[in-house]
Amino acid sequence: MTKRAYSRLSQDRRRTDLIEATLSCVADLGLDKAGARQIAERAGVSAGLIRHYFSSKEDMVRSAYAYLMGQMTAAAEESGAGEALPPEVALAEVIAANFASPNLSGVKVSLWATFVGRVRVDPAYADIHREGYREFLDLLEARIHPVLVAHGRPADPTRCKSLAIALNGLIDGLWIEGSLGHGLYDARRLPGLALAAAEGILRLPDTTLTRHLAREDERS
Amino acid sequence: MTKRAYSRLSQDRRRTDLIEATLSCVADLGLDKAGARQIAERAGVSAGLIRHYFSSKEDMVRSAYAYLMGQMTAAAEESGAGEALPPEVALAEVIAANFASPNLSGVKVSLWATFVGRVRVDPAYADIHREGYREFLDLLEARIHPVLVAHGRPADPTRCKSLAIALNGLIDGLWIEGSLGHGLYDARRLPGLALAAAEGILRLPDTTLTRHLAREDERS
DNA sequence: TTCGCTGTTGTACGACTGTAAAACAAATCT
DNA sequence: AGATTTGTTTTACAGTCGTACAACAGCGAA
Repeated sequence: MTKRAYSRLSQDRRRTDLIEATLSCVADLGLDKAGARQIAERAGVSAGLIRHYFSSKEDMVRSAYAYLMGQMTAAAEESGAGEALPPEVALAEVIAANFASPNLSGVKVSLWATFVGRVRVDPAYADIHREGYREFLDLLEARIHPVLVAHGRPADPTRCKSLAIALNGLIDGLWIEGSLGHGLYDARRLPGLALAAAEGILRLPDTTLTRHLAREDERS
Repeated sequence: MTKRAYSRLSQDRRRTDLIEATLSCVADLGLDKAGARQIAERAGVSAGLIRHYFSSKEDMVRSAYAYLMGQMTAAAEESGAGEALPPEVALAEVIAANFASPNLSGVKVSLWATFVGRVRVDPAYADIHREGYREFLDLLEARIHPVLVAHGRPADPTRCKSLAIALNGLIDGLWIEGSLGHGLYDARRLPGLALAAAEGILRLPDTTLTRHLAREDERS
């Protein structure tokens, strides 16, 4: 039988094509039905090629998880990090970024949850998860500290860490339910809701963070 | 070939045996590797029996998800609902219950995440998830309201609903990371951390909720 | 142009999957 | 006790899975 025509792509391009096809398949079909043939087809490639770029299908899925987490933490770190903004604005932007595109996404939550479901079982997944969590915690802590000092509130490292953990919990939980889109409330309320709750957690005066909401809307 | 000896159990017992074996398998192996034969073996039963109790394996897995969510919301509703407690204590107990046994459990989070990963794809999972979420939201709202009025804070339904959403987010997020046990901090700090954050979110004076922590420790 | 390298395809294989249905055993009824 | 019902096991089947491997095709070097 004559073989199909094809073109050779750069190694990096093929790898990310395969990884993105993997994520797409896992999100749509679940980890179980995301078969090698299905993924290959979505990447416009034949199934055998997978083993030329990854030592196994499991290896590819793990790489896809790491790729996803890298994307998300990178997106979070960019939020409001460009210009030299007032500390309240920088913090508000990081928080609000989780409740707007592209982070507020049913696909992303589905992927995140699917992978988290394997953290307890597979040490490789646990490592990736822990790393992503730690990075976001550090980012939050770094943004919380200057806000606390600017408002004359206690800002020792222990307290900052605790507040970062609490804030991360709030963001994670709201992000999950908001992204799933169950229709119990309007997801557009989430940024304001999250910022108001964050003000309370940090014991800041009302509207310290929420008054920067308009800026968020403008740039969409 | 002569068949294996067996004993007949009540229908309900067999059903829950199969469901719990399903949950156990899904938690340990993931949705993909939790095969019918594996589940049947763990339930002390042969594989063919599954189709005598469920119309398909998918049906059994869905039932297992509903069973899990029912267990968890029931456990949450029982927390501090027995005697007539002061409203602050009742609220604190519901919150703290998520950060102690049996709810703070790596197995439970693994299962929860695995199923949530399918919510976007499978409408049946979405229904189960929405129902569980709505119930917990209602429970939180019911416990928040009397606390707010007792402290003379605005307690209209709209505000209570918003606060319940935020509080639920906080609890969910902290519960997930805490249960996964990544070793980044001591999970025993979580009850106090969550209660302090809840005080802030609800704009209550400090120690309104946290001073009831000792009671939690005593009864374990 | 021809050679050699390797990215890529197609196919074959064994293991495993969920399901159907027949054979049988335990409990219930008469 | 014998007959009947039905919960349970066993076996069989078609399909899919991940993987291995040989054959081929595209591309740069000689």
